[in-house]
Amino acid sequence: MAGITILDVARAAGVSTSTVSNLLNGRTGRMLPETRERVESTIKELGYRPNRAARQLRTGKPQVIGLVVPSVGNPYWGALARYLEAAALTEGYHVLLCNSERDPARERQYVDELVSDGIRGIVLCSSLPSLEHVSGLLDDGLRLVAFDRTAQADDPVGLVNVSVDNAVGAELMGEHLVSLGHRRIAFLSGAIRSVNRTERFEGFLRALERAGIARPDVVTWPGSSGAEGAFGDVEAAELGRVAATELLAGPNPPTAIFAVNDMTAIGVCRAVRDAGMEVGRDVSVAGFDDIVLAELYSPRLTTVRQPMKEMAAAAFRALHGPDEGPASQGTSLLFRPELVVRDSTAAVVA
Amino acid sequence: MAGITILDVARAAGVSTSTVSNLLNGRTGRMLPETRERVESTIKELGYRPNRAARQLRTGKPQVIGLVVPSVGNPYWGALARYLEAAALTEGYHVLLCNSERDPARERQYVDELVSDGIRGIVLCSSLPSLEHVSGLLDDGLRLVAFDRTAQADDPVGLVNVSVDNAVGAELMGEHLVSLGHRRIAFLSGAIRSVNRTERFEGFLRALERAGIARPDVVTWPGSSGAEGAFGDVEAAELGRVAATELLAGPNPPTAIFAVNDMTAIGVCRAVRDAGMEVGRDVSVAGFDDIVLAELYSPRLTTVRQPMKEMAAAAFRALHGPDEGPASQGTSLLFRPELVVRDSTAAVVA
DNA sequence: ATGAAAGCGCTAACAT
DNA sequence: ATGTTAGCGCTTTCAT
Repeated sequence: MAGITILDVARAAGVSTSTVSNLLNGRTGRMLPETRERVESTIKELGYRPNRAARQLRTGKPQVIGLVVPSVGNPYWGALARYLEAAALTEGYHVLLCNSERDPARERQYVDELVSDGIRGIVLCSSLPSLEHVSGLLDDGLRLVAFDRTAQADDPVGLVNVSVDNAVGAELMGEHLVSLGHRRIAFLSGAIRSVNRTERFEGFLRALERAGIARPDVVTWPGSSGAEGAFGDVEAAELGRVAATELLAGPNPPTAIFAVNDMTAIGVCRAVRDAGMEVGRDVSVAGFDDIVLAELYSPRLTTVRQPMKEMAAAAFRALHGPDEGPASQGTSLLFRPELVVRDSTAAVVA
Repeated sequence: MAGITILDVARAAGVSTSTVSNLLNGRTGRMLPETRERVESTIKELGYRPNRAARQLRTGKPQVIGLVVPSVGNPYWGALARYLEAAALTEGYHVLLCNSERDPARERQYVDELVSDGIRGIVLCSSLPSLEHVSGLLDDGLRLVAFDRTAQADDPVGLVNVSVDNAVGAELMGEHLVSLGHRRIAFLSGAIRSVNRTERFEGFLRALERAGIARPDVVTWPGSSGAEGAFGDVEAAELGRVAATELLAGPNPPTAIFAVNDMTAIGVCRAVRDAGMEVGRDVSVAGFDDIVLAELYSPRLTTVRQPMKEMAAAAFRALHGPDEGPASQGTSLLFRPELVVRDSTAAVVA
């Protein structure tokens, strides 16, 4: 099974460990084709597999990347984890999973820990607006990718941001809603604090402005209560429900509601039904993200898809690829969102 | 930052590396309290953290466990991953994430790879009925936990199975449905091949028999088509939809449908609506698992909850705890399921 | 109670 | 083209 070392291989093939090591590390030019073949077949025969710990100890670089997410229990992060792992696998890398549970202290501790374990590449899905606390590590040679976040002015140098183009995505949805004849459209979100949400809101406004819809007709719900604290899956839906209920009971209710993400949209759907109306027919509801649930929900949710697989692959490449010098500093990688029209939005009825 | 070694600590504290190492490994009895304190404060001061690679190289035991799941994109496995990681963290262990994508070859390869990386504990969520292919590894000292699976006759010795008590869970649901006045209840599942499904089906039958309901009244849908191949989230729902449509259009349709899991139940709900009926009022629908979605769906799904957090903690304990000798051989750890009544089931109308 | 020293398996100079 | 060898940071006998 295990227990076969590079020395065993070297002996069996009648060469030195260096030769085996050279072969293992792609320095094949340094040996006779004949030698190479012999060693290769010996490796296969013996079922030899290099010991990662030893390799890491020697090189300082483990074949592992770290992934820090709020919680893989959330399907959005689960999808990222899945695709990132798949991408890493193609290069023989493994993924160490860390759930921050949206606890900043825990998030920081995880990063520190990963670094001191020698890990040189981390995908961080931070709930913190500023990433200053990791800038020191970046100077130290750590490769850091911030996922689902776009670059900020005070970002540490060397940070790569991977995200969908939130503004464009929201704009697409705005256009869709407008083209359906909607004029009173609410943008529903918790407090628009995070970068993502701001971008989505602005993209949405852009679409409305282009359509000549006066800004006052746009309703936002800034989240009056402090109910946003925990911010888990269920909480996001609950927020959507409460806010939409309020909105719908108001004096001049919207004909369409664009929620900042799918979970919130699901809460909105419930509120619509609770108010005795039907989603799609009476009120259109749209989300953002296209989590698995969006397709499964009833009605199937119109939303904006993030190309998760491609984004995850890009995140891995940013960690693993060659250092691209200044170009890779403070960069954002924005991905093209896709409008997915399903059953929760429909033409406005006159 | 990093780069601080045990030697740095030893020098700074004026002791030898052995003493530091002894302290690190809990052999505190071997030194003067005074020495101990000095070393401890030095460690803190320097921000020293032992290098895992070196430790592993020396001991052969990494502080890492492996988790092999079909896909963390699936919220059920996502939840397991989350809780397992939390449990591991309490003992300073990390979790290496592997997505088998339900590919047996890939599953096997992952396990082999983890083992040859020196990992000694793996939680395996296999899609394979038999675990023979890993029995060799078990003899070799690997600790293996099979999750969501109960013991089989041909199980390799040393395997620990962690699972909810499927039979009891299904029995609870059966009782619930019967108590609501339902007499024609369908058990809806794909082909009942896996152990889990068999158990759920049998538990369900038990409840019906106790209530004196003739077995012929139970309808099962064995999955006539080969549509079950991929078996992803969406596919499970689709299966529920297709099967329920067929069932509802039949000569003597059931008043309640118990789906083998929540995803399938969601598909059933759609079929009910498509047939112009209302879930809960016209037809009761129940699921199994209590994934996040169950609570969020509309109507909120009545289901059987698996105590994921506890199950994950137990799985970790089985990997990490002391070897309990013969008692830990071929054992199953069955957890108590909990009936969660929500809105998708209601009393039958006469 | 503490220290000295021998490796764990591997890589990468540096020889030859 | 291939071999020799010095560690990477740590744990653990075995001395003292």
